[in-house]
Amino acid sequence: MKNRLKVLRAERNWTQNDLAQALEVSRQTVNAIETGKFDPSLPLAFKAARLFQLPIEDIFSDQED
Amino acid sequence: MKNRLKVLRAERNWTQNDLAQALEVSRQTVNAIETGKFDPSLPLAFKAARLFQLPIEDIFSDQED
DNA sequence: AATTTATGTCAAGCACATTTGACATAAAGT
DNA sequence: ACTTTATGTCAAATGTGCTTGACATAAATT
Repeated sequence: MKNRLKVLRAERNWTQNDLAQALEVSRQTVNAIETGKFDPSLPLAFKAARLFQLPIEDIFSDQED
Repeated sequence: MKNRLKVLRAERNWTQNDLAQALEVSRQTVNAIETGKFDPSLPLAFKAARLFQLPIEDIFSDQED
């Protein structure tokens, strides 16, 4: 599962910690998702989609990286 | 998390078992998701989206039912 | 040069997604 | 009436999402 979180953060000049707080998860969770350690749950993906006002498919993509 | 799996199945006259095989998960998993026992993983949501050729948001919605 | 900030990573633990195998029930088919 | 099919549900096991706390390192700040 690839994702554009790092880019979306960079566009907003947000740290992993900023994003973690916005998503109400831990910094380690954001880091683990960004670095491909695991996939977010569907509810967390929805939360990110709402936050960035993008479809889930525009943030996450189903292919390996 | 609400979802339209039951309707999408019905439109195609598919059983839970049919859907489970198409998604490569167990029948119990499909049943549990349909009956709201738990949310699918993000990869499984992507698989359903691909199967039905719909955006994830058109199959699952982030509100409780 | 010393301190703070951002990122990456590890380990232990809890919660939840998914499995298999089983059983119950209602509806449909024979 | 009997059998099969579809659905719902349970229990135990396994894997993964997510937590906190901790430590390391590199970059930025002072």
